[in-house]
Amino acid sequence: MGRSPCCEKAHTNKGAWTKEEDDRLIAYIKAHGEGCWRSLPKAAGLLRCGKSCRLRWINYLRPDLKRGNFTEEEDELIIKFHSLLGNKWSLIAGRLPGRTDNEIKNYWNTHIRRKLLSRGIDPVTHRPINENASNITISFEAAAATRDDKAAVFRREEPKVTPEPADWGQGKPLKCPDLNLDLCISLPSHEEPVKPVKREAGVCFSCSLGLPKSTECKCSSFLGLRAAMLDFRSLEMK
DNA sequence: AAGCACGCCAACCGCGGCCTC
DNA sequence: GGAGGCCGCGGTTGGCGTGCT
Repeated sequence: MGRSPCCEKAHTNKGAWTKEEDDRLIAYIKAHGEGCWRSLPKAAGLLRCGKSCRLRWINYLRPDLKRGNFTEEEDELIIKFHSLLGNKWSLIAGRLPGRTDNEIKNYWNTHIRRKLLSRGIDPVTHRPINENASNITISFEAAAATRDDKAAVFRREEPKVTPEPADWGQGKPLKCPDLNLDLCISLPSHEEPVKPVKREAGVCFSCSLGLPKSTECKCSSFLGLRAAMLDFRSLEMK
């Protein structure tokens, strides 16, 4: 048996949203909160499918959205997080307050991809184009320090020992307190498939990396650290 | 001024994962 | 345990705006 359609397509509007539809959606969510997207359109008097409502709210109507151009800092953050996480736009968006996954995805495809290509960097692998290294350390220090589009520094190095999480922030200064990550990408240390972190776990990226809590951090504790650490166990931090 | 090409971005689509029964 | 429902994610599409010829 196939999946039932998410909505009755014959009776739903598609395409651009009108001002009236936006107003209805905003008013409904203000009154009742987010959630129950499937039933929301009917309850709000909208001829839209729930997914469409959710997308419209998350990507456009949410009051905490930051509209406008991306800053250089945001550019570099996106590049860093993409090198860590790949096309996990929602995770990347979670680290950029006021930005949505869709916005970042679009921005990546239209701007940053080209920017990296002009630097001679493969936007998929974050390695220099035409280089087939097997174990390359990616340093963003140069890229972050120089805003004049100089290429990020890539170099071959011997594998490094990952510091024990228990050592992080205990006496030793953190190597990456401001997420100025200096990353070494290598093969996972075992063959088990890496399970993604459950979003419901509610552990932010800073906490998952064992970093000091950021101001926007809403994590209630560090209890999720262990599980989240496992998620990034294939990524070693120097 | 008109036609075309290209870039941008909002929105759609299909799939996978989680949850409930 | 598995079937069905819902939510969220990532890839893709299509319309609009802008610049170029």
